[in-house]
Amino acid sequence: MKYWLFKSEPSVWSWDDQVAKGDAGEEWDGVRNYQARNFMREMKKGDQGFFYHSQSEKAVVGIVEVTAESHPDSTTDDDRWDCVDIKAIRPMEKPITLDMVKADERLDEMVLVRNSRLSVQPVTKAEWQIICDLAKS
DNA sequence: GCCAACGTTGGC
DNA sequence: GCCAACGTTGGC
Repeated sequence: MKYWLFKSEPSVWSWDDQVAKGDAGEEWDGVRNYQARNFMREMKKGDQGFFYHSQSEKAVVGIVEVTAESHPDSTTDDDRWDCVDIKAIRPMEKPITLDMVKADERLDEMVLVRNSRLSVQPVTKAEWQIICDLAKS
């Protein structure tokens, strides 16, 4: 199983919106970036991901699970773009802010820090564990 | 609201 | 195939 990070502007699609969809989940559509799309194509059902709020909040707020592997993005006719479906699993015990990530030298290599503009990112198992631990401390 | 970083587009 | 121009993203 792999780990990922999904970034969204809360004013467009927030954690609360995702939770409201329940187990049915929702397409992670609208991605128009090849790198991000390629990561989504690698995702398998059951993979987990952090749900990150960009812009004003800048924090990991919840955990999601991939419920459907990549398929054509229904919001466009352009067949270059695929997306996966995800559902909310649980909120973080507390939000892990970008500041906290940057403050932890073990997370220096995170894509979130290295390439902040990428909207779908891989997360290593070690990074996943560190962030989950931070949320519980 | 600004600006740096980055990705994409299109002319050559 | 290169590169300048442009658009978008996201942190500050």
